[in-house]
Amino acid sequence: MTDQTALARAFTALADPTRREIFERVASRAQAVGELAGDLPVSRPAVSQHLKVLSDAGLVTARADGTRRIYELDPQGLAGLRDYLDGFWQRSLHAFARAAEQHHQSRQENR
Amino acid sequence: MTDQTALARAFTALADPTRREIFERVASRAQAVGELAGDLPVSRPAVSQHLKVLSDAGLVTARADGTRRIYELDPQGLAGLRDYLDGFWQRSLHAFARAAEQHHQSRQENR
DNA sequence: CGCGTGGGTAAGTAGTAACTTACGGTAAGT
DNA sequence: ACTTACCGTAAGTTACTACTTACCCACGCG
Repeated sequence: MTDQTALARAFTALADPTRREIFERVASRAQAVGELAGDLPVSRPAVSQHLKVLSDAGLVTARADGTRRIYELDPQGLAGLRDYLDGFWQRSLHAFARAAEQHHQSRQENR
Repeated sequence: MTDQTALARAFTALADPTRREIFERVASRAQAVGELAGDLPVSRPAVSQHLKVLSDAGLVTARADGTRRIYELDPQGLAGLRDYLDGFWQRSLHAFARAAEQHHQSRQENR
């Protein structure tokens, strides 16, 4: 899983500062669009567009509540990113251990 | 504690497909600039610019070898991203456990 | 010393992304 | 049914980014 396009979408989504701010607010508490827009220095349509990007990236999900749409964190996209980074993390540990070993100076850091 | 600007740089760096490709190649094996450019459909200066972005993000480091510059993976930026995502991961686990606990009796108070 | 190899930087350009205002559409209240 | 609240989409503008070519600097070898 975690195909390349999904990863690209997730990284691209979190690259934008405003979008990352929206993501963090949604993660801390499920919120409606207008609620988010009220606390942010951008217009409501802008927030709506950002939420679409986050949704396409699998980082948030939406549920309807009357005329409002409540957005909340989606663990799926998060797991993809985590797994992806973990792969490199392993490699870096190996490379680092190898380099450290060569200097007779063992330094291990884990989790 | 991985400040905000460092995170932004890391996400921005990995958002671009070409740059992520370069990052992955460097992660798999330490390589020189020309070596990377030879296997990629972009010019050498482009690779150089991408490496600068990755370097500023703390994702790769460079060491000199004669006239060549060997780039390799830097665990530092990787750790920052991992820690950041882990924070949300915890939250998502809690939320998910809470949601699963009460099957579909979920009705949250809003506004 | 020249000369070739290897790379970072400058400047310019095309494409894209983030924002705005304007509009349309659905659900609840009177 | 009319109105109000809430939201997504369309269209247009502006800013940024990824790429190119051209240029310049450092190192190593004959």
